[in-house]
Amino acid sequence: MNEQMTRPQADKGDGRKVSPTRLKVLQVAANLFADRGYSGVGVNEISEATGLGRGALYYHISSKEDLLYDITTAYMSDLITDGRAIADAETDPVERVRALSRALMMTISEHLSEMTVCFRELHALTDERRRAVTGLHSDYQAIWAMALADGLTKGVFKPTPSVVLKGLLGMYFYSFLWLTPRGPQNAADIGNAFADVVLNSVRK
Amino acid sequence: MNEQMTRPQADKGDGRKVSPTRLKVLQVAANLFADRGYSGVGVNEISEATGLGRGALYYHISSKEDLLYDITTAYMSDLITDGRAIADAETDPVERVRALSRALMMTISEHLSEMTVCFRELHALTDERRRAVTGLHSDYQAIWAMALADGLTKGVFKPTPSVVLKGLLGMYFYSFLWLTPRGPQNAADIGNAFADVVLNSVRK
DNA sequence: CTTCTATTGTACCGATCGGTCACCACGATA
DNA sequence: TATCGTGGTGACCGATCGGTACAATAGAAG
Repeated sequence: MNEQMTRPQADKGDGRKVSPTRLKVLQVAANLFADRGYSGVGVNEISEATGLGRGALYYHISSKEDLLYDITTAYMSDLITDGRAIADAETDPVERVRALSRALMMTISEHLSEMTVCFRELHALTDERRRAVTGLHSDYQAIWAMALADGLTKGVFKPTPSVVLKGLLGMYFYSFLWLTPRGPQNAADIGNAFADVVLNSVRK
Repeated sequence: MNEQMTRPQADKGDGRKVSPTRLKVLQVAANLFADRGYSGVGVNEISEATGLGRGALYYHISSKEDLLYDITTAYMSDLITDGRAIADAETDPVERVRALSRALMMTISEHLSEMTVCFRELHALTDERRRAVTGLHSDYQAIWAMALADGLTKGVFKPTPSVVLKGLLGMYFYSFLWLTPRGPQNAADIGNAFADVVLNSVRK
């Protein structure tokens, strides 16, 4: 679906063949974008923060928007992958919701800058790529929707309107604004607390 | 405390008279900022969209950031004013939460562009003004916190961790991303649905 | 008719925007 | 030695950035 167009010959065969320099650029750019917004950060700033000159920077990236796209998709894809693994592994609907909740909060907490960009800078992407990212968001929401539907068929949950699911996910997504990354343990606690909120609303 | 600047129209006991041209500029700018982000919109674009030349535009505003500040504070101040009125008028904790919920969703829905900017473009403000706006957010959260505390003392609610309240408010705030002003459900319906979510989590 | 104030258009400022360019340093291989 | 691929430099491009200067316009008052 989402082809990672890195550089000419970079990572076609092996999946983890992204140059460490590019990785560093992605991290630095994510921090800057999270701080001042995509349009508020110039390539000059990224150049200085990474210690690379303009030319060297553009050797590792193809465009500034390319950078944004990679940042917004990286951990959202992970979220989907992990979410599907949880859905496959956990059969109890209640425990599945709890696991999804913890995983979501921990990912947001551990990659706060990237998730901030992912949730807040969608508008800066051009049409095609924005549609790709919103597609990822839909895919992730579908994982939760299926978890709730499973609980419904098993008689544990009551029907949940999609607007309520959107709201509940917004509860997680909006946390980038007030969350302070203190560690995964803290994030897990919040995940558990939010899971209670969800379960209180979807349980029979 | 935070009401020194101009607010759209003088229907709320605001003595200041705002020129209709400035009002138009604020509306147009809010739409543009919501669409492409504060830093992504140039004053040239605002100039063209309003039909005013650069000089004429700067006769009505003092700076681009001034515009952003007014947009972010206008309806957040209204939210606080209305919220306090609701808190004073409604003594039943459950009904107070429902009223707050409906009012919040209706304000977000009716002024979607402005609220989008308010929730998403905070980082573009300079320190002093950003602190002022985050202060407004805190003030608004305090209104909800007092509503929950009131329900607690009346024996209707159980204690609610502040992190849960932040999450529940995020459920509302994040809705700017998927809300459609003329969507299948009206804002009051969504407000009621969200109120149920809140009440399911705070009720004894 | 002046004279004033309120509003507007246009040319312009220095700075910065995203992106490209020719050129270069260096290790590996032949 | 010569060649090549990888990674890097820094000047440079046209366009646009937020903001200013200033003359021109209009309408009401005198």
